[in-house]
Amino acid sequence: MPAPRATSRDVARLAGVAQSTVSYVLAGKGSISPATRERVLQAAAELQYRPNLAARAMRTRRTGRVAAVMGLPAYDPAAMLAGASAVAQESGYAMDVLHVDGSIETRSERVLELASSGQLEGVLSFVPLLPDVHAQAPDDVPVIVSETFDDDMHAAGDLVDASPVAELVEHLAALGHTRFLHVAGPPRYASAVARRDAYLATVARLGLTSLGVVDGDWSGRSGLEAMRSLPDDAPPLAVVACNDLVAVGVMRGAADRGWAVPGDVSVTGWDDIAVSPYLTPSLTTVDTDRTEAGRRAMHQLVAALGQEPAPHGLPSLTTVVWRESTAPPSPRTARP
Amino acid sequence: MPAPRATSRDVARLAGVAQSTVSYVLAGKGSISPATRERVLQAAAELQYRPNLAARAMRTRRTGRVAAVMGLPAYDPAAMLAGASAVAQESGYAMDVLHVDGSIETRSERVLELASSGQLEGVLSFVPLLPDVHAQAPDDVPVIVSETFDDDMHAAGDLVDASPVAELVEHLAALGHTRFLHVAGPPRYASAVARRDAYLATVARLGLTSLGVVDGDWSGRSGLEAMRSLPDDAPPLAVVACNDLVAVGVMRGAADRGWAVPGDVSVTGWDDIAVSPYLTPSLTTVDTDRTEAGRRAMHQLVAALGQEPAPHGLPSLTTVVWRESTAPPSPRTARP
DNA sequence: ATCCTACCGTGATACGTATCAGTACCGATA
DNA sequence: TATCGGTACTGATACGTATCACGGTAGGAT
Repeated sequence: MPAPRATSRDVARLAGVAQSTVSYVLAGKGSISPATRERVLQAAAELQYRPNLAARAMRTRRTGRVAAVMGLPAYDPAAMLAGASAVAQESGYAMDVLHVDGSIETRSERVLELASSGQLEGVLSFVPLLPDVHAQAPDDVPVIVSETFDDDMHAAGDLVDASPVAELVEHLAALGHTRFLHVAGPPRYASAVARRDAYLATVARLGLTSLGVVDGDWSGRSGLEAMRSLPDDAPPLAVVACNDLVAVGVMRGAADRGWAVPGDVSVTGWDDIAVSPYLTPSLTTVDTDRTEAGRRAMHQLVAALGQEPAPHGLPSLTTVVWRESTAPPSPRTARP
Repeated sequence: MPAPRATSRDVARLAGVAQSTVSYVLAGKGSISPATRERVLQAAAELQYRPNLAARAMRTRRTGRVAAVMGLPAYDPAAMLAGASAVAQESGYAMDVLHVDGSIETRSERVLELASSGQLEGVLSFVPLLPDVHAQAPDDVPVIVSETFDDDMHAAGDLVDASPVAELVEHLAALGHTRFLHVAGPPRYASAVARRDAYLATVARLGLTSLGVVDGDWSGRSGLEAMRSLPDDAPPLAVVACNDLVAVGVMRGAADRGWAVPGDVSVTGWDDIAVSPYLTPSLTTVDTDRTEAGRRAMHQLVAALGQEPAPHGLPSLTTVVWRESTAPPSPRTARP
């Protein structure tokens, strides 16, 4: 028995009023006597009436819905979504999350479709998209891309702020480190590129020795293999890994070669994943406030929806957390 | 310049045909000559026409959209969503993910709203909901709850299959362990309850000694504190942690007390999180195929949408992965 | 020449809602 | 009494699409 959903007309019939009256009552607009209001509400409750949002959207051309687009693997996407969702709700929007994958072209096409579907008032993408989606999307449907590259292929946005890399390297240098290694992430991630650039810039600025930049893929294996590839006389060494997972691989790789962490090799990560404080040794890393990053991204979208200017010059969301995996190089492995 | 979106009527005008013809062309139905088809497609491209899905939904009463509901923190939700999303797409549905939080009542109410909104054809929830949402939701909008309790408060579903606990305990016993400890998760998670029950049942069945079940919250801290709470003569010991994060806390707690892992304390986790193979020692754990679990859950929903019976009796998705953190108890700590 | 078939295409309509314009009523004011 | 203003409600309409029920045309067969 496929019970048809009750419409506002059904409610009107039951309450003995016009359909338009039901609409006014439920919207809280117009002038309605308390008596009829009561009758209508009761009828609505009895029929379990729920407005058909598709019809409402068509009529008002306002859906009250925005989308957050996810896709590429990332650390703790749920936190970012929670932040974004909260802001959306504060601003009166329902947010739903769309999972897209495939190439950047596929993703962009899909997002474009969504933006033009009349179902969404705005789109917030946490995955990179082609630059021309902004132009192709309807003028009244803003598309915000959170982690992206700017015109000069520099990374832009809260999520790609790599300034803590400088702090890491400086502090390690102050501890006595002179020899460094970076294990990078895939270059299609703006954040990976930003960290790599910051590493190279800081090492050069301080006149330190870089044993190189190893290309990786965010995985523990890439950290492990980076250590395997080093010559036996690599230590003392400070390894700046692009994230915590890689850092764990680095620590394991060091252990396998008989190098003590942090005595022979100091290691830093990025993300402050849940296990990092409990590792042996606990991992020095960079805490990023993903929830706040999500909030900010959605604020941008909401600002665009309201034709307001986006906030600017907010403080960084990253904090370096110093733990046991970083220490002065042990004298025993000191080089001449 | 808020350019209004082009409608099918605009396309029709430009192509010199009726609106209905445009509709037929785009749907690939009806009989349309190649010439007009071409004209229409060209006009559509020129105007960058995209169908208004809200209007289409209202007309067809089919939205082609289903929702996946997330909320409580879980390990790697993205993998589950990817699996679910893939199945949805195969079946011709677009899936969007809704992030709900709050109490179970709040969540249920929100899901109910969504199910009745006319925007969705089905709902797949990965968070527990009140049992009566099924009854309250419209008859033609199935609501599937993936991780849940059955009528007897037993956990049900792929995601809560706790049978590997028996395998863990049996194998540890075969290694020579007789003293066990379980660090459990919060009882509002069906999966936590299932693992706890399986632990207690297996220990009892094999006549082993359980030092107890420590209540935890999935966190590294709860593992750490479980170890702190033990008497000095606890080892040799086998700790079955409810997940990898807790297991890492356990390993750190053991190290802090001078207990060797696995010599004095063997440890097992659950989830096979990305860092587990690279820890020192690497962690014995249970790999759960989250992607396949997501696929299966969505299959259930799709089956319900097509009035088909759900598949039944599928093989388990879990695999025990034996690594370095489990070994025979060291003779040095053997008890009389 | 007439009829039958396909083939191609059109006009009209309904989906469920929000809102504009209008009407009926009632009390108050001039 | 006539006029006004306000309240409480109704009827009609439009949003953009899909689809039903037709109609016109061409071409072949009879």
